Amino acid sequence: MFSKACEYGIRSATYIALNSLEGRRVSLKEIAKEIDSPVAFTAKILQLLSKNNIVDSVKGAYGGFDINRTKIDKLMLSEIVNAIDGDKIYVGCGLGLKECNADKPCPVHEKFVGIRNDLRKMLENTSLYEMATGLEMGLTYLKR
Amino acid sequence: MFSKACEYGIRSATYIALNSLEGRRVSLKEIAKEIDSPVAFTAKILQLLSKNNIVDSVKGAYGGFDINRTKIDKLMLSEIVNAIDGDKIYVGCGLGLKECNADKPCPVHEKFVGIRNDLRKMLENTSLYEMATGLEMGLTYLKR
DNA sequence: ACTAAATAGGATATAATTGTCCGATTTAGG
DNA sequence: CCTAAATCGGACAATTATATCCTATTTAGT
Repeated sequence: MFSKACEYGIRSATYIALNSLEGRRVSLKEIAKEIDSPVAFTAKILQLLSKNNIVDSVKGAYGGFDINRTKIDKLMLSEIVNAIDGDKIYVGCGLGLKECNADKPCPVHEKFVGIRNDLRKMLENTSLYEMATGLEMGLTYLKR
Repeated sequence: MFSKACEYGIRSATYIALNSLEGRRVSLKEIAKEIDSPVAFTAKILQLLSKNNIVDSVKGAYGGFDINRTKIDKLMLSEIVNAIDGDKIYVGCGLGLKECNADKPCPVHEKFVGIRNDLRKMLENTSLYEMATGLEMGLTYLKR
């Protein structure tokens, strides 16, 4: 569904959000350990999220990553996915046709529209706050 | 969503089904041309579909690919997807966690279950016959 | 000023996917 | 029997995704 990069990105952002809610800034090392991802690759993804103003990064000693508290409620999964994988999940034909649309639909066009819309809505309506609080309450998990 | 291989596979099978319904066997060359895919790569995919008893292949002059007429109704997209991409679309966690399940769900587990189920049902309920007749009636398209 | 800890970013390595090429084999027809 | 047309299958090539490594820069604390 998503690329590995995107999976790590969502997991990273969720972990950062959880800790930002508790006032803690977290380091790359800690993030990678806690979400069980390759450190250097995760670094690249965090750079990307930082450039897209999804997370804030602080260099130097006691540096790390955090997310502005007021932002956590507003940040939706769709923005993270978009920053990393672009819009290819929602857009484009299920069978890979370049010019597939309602006028000249591929044989599964209509059926895909529904599923893709559900996915899009889900990502657009799920906030990092919701992700993080699920973790906080021990209802959900990020590892393994 | 699907791999390129899988996209070509579905388009190939659909084109073969359409022609089998009309009693014509079609060659690799024709298939690749009509579904707009790389010839040699498509050959590999057709080999795979043949080994999985999804299409029948006939070697030699006047050879090519076809699908048993009685099979066209029963062959579902899910079988093609499964032969090429396996079950990774339905199975496995949206965030890439190995041990994500209802007991220890990731933060989007429940939301993904619904979407994945819809996708699975759609693939399990869409027959090649349905794909092909949409083409036949000019309602849907396979090219571009 | 120095040091340690941290991110930034470029270069490189590895793996998976996508794609090509070519010789072997099969088969219908002349 | 020969030829042309076709699939089969193995080897290879190119591209993209994933992952690593190293150096530069920044920053807090001493």
